[in-house]
Amino acid sequence: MKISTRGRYAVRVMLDLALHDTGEYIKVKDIAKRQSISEKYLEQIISILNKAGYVHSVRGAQGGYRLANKPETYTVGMILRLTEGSLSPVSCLDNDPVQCERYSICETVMIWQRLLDAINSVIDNVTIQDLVDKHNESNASDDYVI
Amino acid sequence: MKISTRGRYAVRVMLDLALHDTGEYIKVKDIAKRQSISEKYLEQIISILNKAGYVHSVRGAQGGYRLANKPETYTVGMILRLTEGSLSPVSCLDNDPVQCERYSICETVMIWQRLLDAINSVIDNVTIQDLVDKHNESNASDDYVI
DNA sequence: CTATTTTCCTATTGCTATAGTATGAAAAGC
DNA sequence: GCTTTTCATACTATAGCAATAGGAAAATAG
Repeated sequence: MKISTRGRYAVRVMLDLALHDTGEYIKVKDIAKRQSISEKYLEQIISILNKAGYVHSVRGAQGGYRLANKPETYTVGMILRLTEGSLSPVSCLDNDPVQCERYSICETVMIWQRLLDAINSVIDNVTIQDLVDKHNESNASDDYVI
Repeated sequence: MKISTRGRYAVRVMLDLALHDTGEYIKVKDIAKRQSISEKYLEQIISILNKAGYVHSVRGAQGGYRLANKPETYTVGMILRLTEGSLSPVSCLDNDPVQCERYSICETVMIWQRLLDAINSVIDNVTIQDLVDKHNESNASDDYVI
């Protein structure tokens, strides 16, 4: 039941882009350095975000990435579902409607359904902007560091 | 973020034992047949439950397993944590207290902490007896089938 | 026009966990 | 002593994760 690095890194990338949004495009190299993540691996992850239109890219020198939309429009749930796939704890819930013919008599499916609902209600109610705010709270003094 | 078959099967085994509790010991072979699970694989799973004292075993002919305690004393959370290990979505929360020195400034850990709390609050509030009740509701007519 | 920077694309690799299968020993009952 | 059952352990196949690697394509700088 672990979230993979792909999903976690994707959230950190989006947060990093939000925190360093100066209007200019941000290079993978810079994000990788700040986040201590392999540059090449990060390329693959950000490419997923790019294909989904979550970030906007520019190639070539002085190129890079920036958020396609405002930080408050991205929930952690969106990002995790994009990069991790379904967050359902069992695959039988991945199809809508559920295909399994035992569904109506399955005693355990209600647990997994409740679990999925609980998971979604957490991650769909945290946006990248919330993380930015959290960052600014705990690191407010950073602004004054020379 | 999937729960493995080991954890899911363990829950089904406990439910199966609860549903077929006639006072006699129940063979792995019978559970395996009813649940459509490989006998040998089930042996390994039930062995975990046995070592933890969740079930009681008797060897030899006419041997088998039964629940060590009443169905209402087993939560799904107990069973999943036993068989799956920690259900924390990130490993940094597996240590108590958290070891990571970035903990206090980590913007994302609050998401994972909330997620873990949400997961726990679901699975710790469903007992095997709840699943028995659910079964009896949806299959009440079974009692009258010849 | 060329060199550099950066994204973009895809192949490969090492590792680990899962989901079993297989073999047989030990205990208990008939 | 034979059969039934749990108990213990070794093995295997597959898949996904977490990268690493190599280079093509696009854009800019000079």
